[in-house]
Amino acid sequence: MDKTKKYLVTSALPYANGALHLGHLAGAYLPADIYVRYLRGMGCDVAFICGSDEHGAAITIRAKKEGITPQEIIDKYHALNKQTFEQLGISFDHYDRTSAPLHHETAQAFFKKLIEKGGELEERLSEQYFDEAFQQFLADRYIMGECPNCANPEAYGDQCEKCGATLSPMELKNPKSMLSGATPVLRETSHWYFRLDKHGDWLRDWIKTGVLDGQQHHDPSMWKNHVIGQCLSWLNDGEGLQPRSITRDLDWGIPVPMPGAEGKVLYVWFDAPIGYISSTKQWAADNGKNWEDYWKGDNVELIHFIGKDNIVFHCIVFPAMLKAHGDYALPINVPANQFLNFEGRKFSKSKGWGIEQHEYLEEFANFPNKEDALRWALIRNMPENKDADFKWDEFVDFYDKDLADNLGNFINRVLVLTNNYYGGKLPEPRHDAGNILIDVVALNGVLTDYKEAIESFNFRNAAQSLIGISSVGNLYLQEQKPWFWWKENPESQDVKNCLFNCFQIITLISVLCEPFIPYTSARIRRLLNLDDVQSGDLDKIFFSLNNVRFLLSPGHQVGQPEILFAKIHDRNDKSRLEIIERQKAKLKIIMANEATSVVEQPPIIPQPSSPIPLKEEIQYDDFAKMDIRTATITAAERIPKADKLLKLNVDLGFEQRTVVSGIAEHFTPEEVVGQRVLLLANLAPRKLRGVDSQGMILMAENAEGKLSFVQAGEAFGPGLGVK
RNA sequence: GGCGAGGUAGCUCAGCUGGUCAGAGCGUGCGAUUCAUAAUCGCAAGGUCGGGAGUUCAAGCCUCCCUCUCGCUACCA
Repeated sequence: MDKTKKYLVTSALPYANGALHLGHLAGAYLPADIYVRYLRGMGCDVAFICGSDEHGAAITIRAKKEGITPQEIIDKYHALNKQTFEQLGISFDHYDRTSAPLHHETAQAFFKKLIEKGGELEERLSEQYFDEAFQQFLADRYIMGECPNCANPEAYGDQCEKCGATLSPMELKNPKSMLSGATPVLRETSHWYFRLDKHGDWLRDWIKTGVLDGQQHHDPSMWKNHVIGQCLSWLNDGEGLQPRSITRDLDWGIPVPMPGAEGKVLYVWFDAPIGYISSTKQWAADNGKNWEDYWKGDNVELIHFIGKDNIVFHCIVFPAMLKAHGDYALPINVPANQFLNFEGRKFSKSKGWGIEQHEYLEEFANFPNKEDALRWALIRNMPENKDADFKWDEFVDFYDKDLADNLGNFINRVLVLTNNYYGGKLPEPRHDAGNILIDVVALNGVLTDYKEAIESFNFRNAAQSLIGISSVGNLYLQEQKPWFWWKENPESQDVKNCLFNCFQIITLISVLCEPFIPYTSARIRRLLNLDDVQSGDLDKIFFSLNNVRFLLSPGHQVGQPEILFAKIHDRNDKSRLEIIERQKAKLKIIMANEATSVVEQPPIIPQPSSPIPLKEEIQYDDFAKMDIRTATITAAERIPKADKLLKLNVDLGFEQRTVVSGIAEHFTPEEVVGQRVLLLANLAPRKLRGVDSQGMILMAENAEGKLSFVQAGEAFGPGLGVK
């Protein structure tokens, strides 16, 4: 933490074709918000920047499916996400969108700068699918076909959503244009590529040692292990970095600012991170700042908060872009979080597993302090260094134990006593203030933990130390037992000192808790009759403590006690518990449905979301060309260095064949031997992993991707024809 | 198969460059207390630090092998 620096903190730009779930929040937005609020508290100059990522084919395709315009989609989700963040207290200084004209200009200027500079971009000719009916080239996502991996007939040109494989359009079987439905043809087109391959060497040094252009740019020991590990894994990959295509044929996005580039836009991955820059520009323009102060020069501390799926992009690709451009500062840290699971499984929108941010706000509408309750649960179990699991039971525990029993109860105890004894006025402590504050200053160990934890992005530790402070308060009360001495002597100076000191601790807590639970901070401040926490207050508090100054003065009037956190496990009021129970019940229903669907519909009738469309019509001759034979597997072994492949010996009755089959994930060699199968016997041989495969075993596949052998009746031996 | 990150008390996790590193929180048991939201405070529980071997005077912390989990990646006619 350095007050002379300009901090620019970003959270990953959410893609504006859907809502965000709690995992996103815990991964990239909440940690950034905590960090930023802390920096503000310490009086640092910080800009917290984010915005919607609104380009890309996924949005246009979705629009087409739903019969609406891309603009309608992005407007909807931009508004939803922006508003939800606000409600949860994610305190962006500016939340922009990549459809903004300023962003288009900025991204185009970035591209042109790279062109002018030379050597960073190159134009390449390649063959791409072209839809003749619509007279346009097809973006990867506009091509659908059969996945070569799992035979899903609805794989996209860039990815199969069923098996998750990364694909290229050329790999698809039976490609179809999503525009016309026709089979596209190959035509030559040109695209621009970013020469990422030229940046590998300095990137490796930069990541490993933190040295950039011969100067120490950052301290690599401050980076998370898994971040550095993953980057080096990429950089040291045998192939090295490859040039990356940065333009696409699409009508939704930022036009490529080059003559003859009609119909081409910047690939969304290229324009999106530039959104950090354009969003900063807009913020600066709106607030009388100079945006360049936050992006250029040695005085910039750029920090990207992201999820681990974004590590390579933010640590390798974007820095390479920035360096290639030349004007910009590189990130000082990329504290990526891992993934948050939900009750033991991955979040899955299609299965209804998990809860989205806005859903939470809706379903917890009647839950007091819902924003901080959620923030706290996510912080206490944040996936900082390894995947974590969100559980409702833990949500309850963290809320009841930490916030209600420990923190809230401490404040309540002190307020009750003070109102009873002194009419809510802070009593006058003994005059040797130095002695009195010793108790508070003794917290210094905890305070140091708090600062160090936040500055090293260990927010769950920092949260623990916050609770540690109210624990100190509870312990102090317990030991001083002012209620006991008051009964002995209502004028007891010890009682006055004790409660006076307790208010010093509460004031401290009101400031320290602000990064984590800002709504609660404001409520505590109100109880204390103080204004909300302001920029720089954290710094002032530390200064006061170090110089043994009061945080709250004698005679100060505080408010009536008020329950800050009504416990969820409350024997008089089950309403909060019921909200939780409803959530848990929803999950049980999902699990029950899954269980019954397995039991009640035994083996057959797998209902694919949409039936597999029939392939193109063929003639008998086409079929007759295939020589399918009954056969028996006589031996099987795994192929080394391949997870999916088995090498099979197949008996055709009149000859033996060797066949390589991608079934190793479904069957062990042992259970496959003796299996009677159908073999496509006249398929041209092909080498797989160095083994000659002479034919192909026919398999049936169900909706879950499970495989089953196809065979003739028991009495039918090997070598028989199939027609 | 390759690469990366992990496998530490019932649960969730801390443990920096090897020598008070065997810890914290929660749960559990016992005790104290009554100002408070059936809250608080204290004490206790003995986990071969995934398994095995090695380096060292000394190893969760270094090396090698094995194993499990997660992620990326290769093979998939």
